[in-house]
Amino acid sequence: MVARDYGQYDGIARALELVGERWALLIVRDLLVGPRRYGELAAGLPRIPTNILATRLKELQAEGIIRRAPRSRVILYELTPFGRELEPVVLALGAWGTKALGEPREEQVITPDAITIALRSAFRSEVASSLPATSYAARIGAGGLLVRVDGPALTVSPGAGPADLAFEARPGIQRVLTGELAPASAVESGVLEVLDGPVALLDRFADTFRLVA
Amino acid sequence: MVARDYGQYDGIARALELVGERWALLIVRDLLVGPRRYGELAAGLPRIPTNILATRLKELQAEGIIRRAPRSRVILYELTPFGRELEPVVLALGAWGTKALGEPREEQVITPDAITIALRSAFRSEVASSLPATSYAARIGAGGLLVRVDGPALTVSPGAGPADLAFEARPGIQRVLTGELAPASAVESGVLEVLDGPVALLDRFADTFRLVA
DNA sequence: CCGCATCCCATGTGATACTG
DNA sequence: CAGTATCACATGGGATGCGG
Repeated sequence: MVARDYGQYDGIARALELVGERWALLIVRDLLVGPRRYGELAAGLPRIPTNILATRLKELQAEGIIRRAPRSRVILYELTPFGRELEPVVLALGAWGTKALGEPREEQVITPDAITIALRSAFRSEVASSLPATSYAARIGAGGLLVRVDGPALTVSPGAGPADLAFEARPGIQRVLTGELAPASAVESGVLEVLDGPVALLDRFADTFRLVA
Repeated sequence: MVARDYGQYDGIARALELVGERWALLIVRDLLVGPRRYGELAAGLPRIPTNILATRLKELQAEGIIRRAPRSRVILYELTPFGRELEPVVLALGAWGTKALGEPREEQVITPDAITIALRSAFRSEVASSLPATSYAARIGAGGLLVRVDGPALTVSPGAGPADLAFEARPGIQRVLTGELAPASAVESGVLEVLDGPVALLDRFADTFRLVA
């Protein structure tokens, strides 16, 4: 039951002992969006074997990173305050990994929780602060997300709804986030398609959400 | 040879495919300090099996994170620009893990590279900017480090030398970095011992190096 | 020596089936 | 729905070998 340790007295080694095992940080990623049930976690991590999910949940719990929160009949898993402090780590990892994403392969899924965190990672609150409040309805793959930016605050929720700008994002969208691809070019190449609202708001979106070095 | 993938089109998943395997980020940590030889890496990671080190080095190379740099007879490994962009990730991990460090166990080693990165992680350049340039000679375990703070710049080098303040740090020192333990209390409890120079500089040190949430 | 490669065994992981 | 049980397999750990 002892985590396999690295034999070093060091913060990074300790962190890797706690959350360095396979799937652990992806579970944390999804829980950063909000409390989740066992089945919801399994659904957001399609390729995780159920025994591994069960094992990780127990380990993370024993380490004080997550906790079981029984809420009237259903069991929710949620991050502890200590676990929530992993947010900068997860965001930094995502910002770095996004640069190496490339094109999506056929079997790869895109989950709402993953996108939510990606947007949180790319969100530039200083930029948003100086812009008027804006809402975006984004369709990505099968799912829809409602993104609300109000001053320095960001809210992302699954589902549809009225918004200042509705658009569909297709593979290659990450190059808009990295600044590699300008919105205009993205529209031209079919990566972005405006469904409703002024096209100019795409620039605001790309300005608000950009991964910076 | 394909990295075991998570089946997700997501930056975090991609990052974990690239550097999520055991030992990978510790290798990156040491290379963040500077180019290192195979043997130096092995020495800084005492418990890594040599075949794993060799395997990781090849994988990281194939992924464009590190590169072999033959320098007149000796082979050095160094980070590529892409690999160097992992610094925020490593620092964030270290800051988080340091809070869960606890007391060092007998078999745990403390390496100069690990301390160097820990100091870099805790360094508050905005605080340092408003303080006079200061040098510290720290003895930790067997090794000695020379820490120079000059405005917003930080330099850490192994070895000894003249400094404004010389001190010895013992187990529990991480609690000074997390702000859990004030320098005065640390001296009282034997965690810190001033060897040479004005004790007051310890406060400056603790002010300059502090992990913040 | 340094920079690995090989071998063997312990452990972790993945797929599937199954149960309260 | 929320896990456990089982088993085949891949990976990691430790010791050792070996060529330049």
